[in-house]
Amino acid sequence: MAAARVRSGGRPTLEEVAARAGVGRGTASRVINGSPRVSAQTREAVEAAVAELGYVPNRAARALAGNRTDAIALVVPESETRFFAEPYFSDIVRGVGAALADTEMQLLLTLAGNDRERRRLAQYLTAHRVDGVLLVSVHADDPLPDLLEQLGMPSVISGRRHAAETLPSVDSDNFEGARAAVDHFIARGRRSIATITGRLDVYGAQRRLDGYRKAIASAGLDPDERLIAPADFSEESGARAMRELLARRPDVDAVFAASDVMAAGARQVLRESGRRIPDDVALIGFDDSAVARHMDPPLTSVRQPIEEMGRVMAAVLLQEIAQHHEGRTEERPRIVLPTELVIRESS
Amino acid sequence: MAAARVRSGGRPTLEEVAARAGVGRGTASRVINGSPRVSAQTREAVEAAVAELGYVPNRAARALAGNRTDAIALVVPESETRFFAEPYFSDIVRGVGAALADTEMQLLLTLAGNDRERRRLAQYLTAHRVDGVLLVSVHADDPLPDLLEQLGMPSVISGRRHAAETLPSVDSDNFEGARAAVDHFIARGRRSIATITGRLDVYGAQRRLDGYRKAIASAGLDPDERLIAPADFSEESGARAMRELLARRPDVDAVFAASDVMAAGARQVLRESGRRIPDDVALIGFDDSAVARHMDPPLTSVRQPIEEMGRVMAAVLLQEIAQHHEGRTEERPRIVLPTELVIRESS
DNA sequence: ACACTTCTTGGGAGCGCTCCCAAGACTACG
DNA sequence: CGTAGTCTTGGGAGCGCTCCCAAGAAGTGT
Repeated sequence: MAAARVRSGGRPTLEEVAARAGVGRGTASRVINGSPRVSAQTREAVEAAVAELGYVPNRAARALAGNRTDAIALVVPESETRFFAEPYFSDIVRGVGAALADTEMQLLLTLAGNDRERRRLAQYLTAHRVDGVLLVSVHADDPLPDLLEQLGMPSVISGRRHAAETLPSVDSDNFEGARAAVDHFIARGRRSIATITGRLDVYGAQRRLDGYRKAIASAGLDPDERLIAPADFSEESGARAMRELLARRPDVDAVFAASDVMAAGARQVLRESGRRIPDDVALIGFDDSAVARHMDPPLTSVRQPIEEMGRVMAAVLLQEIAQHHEGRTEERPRIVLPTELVIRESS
Repeated sequence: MAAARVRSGGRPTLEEVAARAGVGRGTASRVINGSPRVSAQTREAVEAAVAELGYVPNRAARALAGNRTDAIALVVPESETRFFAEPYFSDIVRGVGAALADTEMQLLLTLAGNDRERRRLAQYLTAHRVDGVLLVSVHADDPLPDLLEQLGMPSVISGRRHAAETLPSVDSDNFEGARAAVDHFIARGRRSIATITGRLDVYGAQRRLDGYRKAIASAGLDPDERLIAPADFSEESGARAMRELLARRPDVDAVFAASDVMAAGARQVLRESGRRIPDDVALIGFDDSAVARHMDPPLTSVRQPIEEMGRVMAAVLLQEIAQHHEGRTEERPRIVLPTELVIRESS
């Protein structure tokens, strides 16, 4: 009979469940939404009906009536190929997925290209499309975060745009990660320690440079600016930076690159210059990506807990959404997760 | 005034747009949905009103009234870490995203764990949640594809479950890819050509083995079964397989691994055994992943057009959905995209 | 036994849109 | 100039659910 109904066209509605359980629509709704104001007996009857009919609430109707969507968006800048190249993306998604697993919340994936597109996106996201937004890999002058904030859309950002980030954020400890890398060099007796930075308009890259400087200063080493070579996260830029470094300070005996990919570029140049790793020059990267594990020699690297970042971002967002519904506005969580130096043979 | 309305709580509704344009709700709807049965003049008026009010249709209402969702789901087995390790996932997503970019279609990401969960998932997906489903990395005995098929949910599968796949599918040419790799060995004078296979319950892995066999046979080489070592796509299994190969046929002078990661494992073992690559043993992988590019020496590998697979999958799905709405059922597209041998220094 | 609370419960109203019917405006043709 | 289309157009009905009010049931205190 239940089968007959399913077959006969539509899926069962709340009304049908209620009829089957011999209660009113309102009561059935209460049971399904876990309201406490229902007698145990009634609850059982409704639950039985739900099971028999294989009832699943219609999301659209819920969204329309309840003015919410039970969906959040993960906004990813598709332009950032660098972002996709790393397992970063998959790990974030896995973390977010895990946090959402036993929720009714759906995950919407949005690839936003240029800034114009992102501006339009804000419109769409707020047009009752999602309850909240996860922003990933945002650059300093991205218009989207501010737009979302103005529009009152609960959002969480991975990393930060700058030191005074206003949105709730989840970041890894870039500063301490970099510092740990350089401290490791120092502990092993390296003295001419260089760094290859990422794009410094990315806050995380700046923090890595800060960590490098701090470690150098703390150790009382000579903070030579010629040991700092700017790059842009790409392999090629890493190679170029390494060449500059070698030209300016041929005595360099350690290099901290702000990404594994740049470290790979540097390694190439070091090898071409006849230097051995780690004997002549020690090398450390950042990200602990597949590239690090498979490099020759395997690359020491600073690991970020990406999957956990995803999980925490989702958790924070769910909380923001709940507060938003209740009209409250608490403090903006600004979470920093620890990094870890994974020591391999390059250092 | 428009601003006042927006500020005053809700976003503008169709009704408001209609009022502003001085037309009826039905007419406004027609304009917004691009119906041709509207006079040019009216169309303009409505479009102006839409622009002025910044109107964006309410998805939930649309879905409820129109009995569709304008959303598709990308179902990913989260268990398959192997899947996530590769850039595979990101590339598929990028391709799907590109195909959906100028559509109203939303992309839902669903991480489905075990089979029980996937069974439940079928329920949810069909409960008016999405218009179609993209299945990625499906193993032979996954219950989900059949469930979706029974429930009449438009679906597209990446790869195939077996030769007689019934769902619309988009696959890369594993057979020809493998064959090209082995032909390349043969052209360079290799004679004792081994292969390390993936899990043979994965159709693609089987096809790669078939391609290997075919190439060996076509060249009139001796098809020695001892040159075939089964593995499971993991690096460790690749290393193990390589050891077996070396033990059985120490004269092996070429190895085709069915994945880059397994090739990495094999490389390790070859190096430990004192063999040089490619001088003593040539090596080819599959996937053309970051691992291949950064291996030492850089690994020759068979490239699959992953991003394009994503794009094509989405396109096929959109078509299936359209047919579904019109009640038609055409042929099930079964698309195979070409692979490409990317020659580097390992062969 | 009576007046009050407190629990449960049913069901109307309404969320914003699409579908579709019927009516009005026009055009064409005999 | 009338009649039969053909275009446009307005707006009722209804999608399935949540919210909320009012009413009935049950329990409390005196």
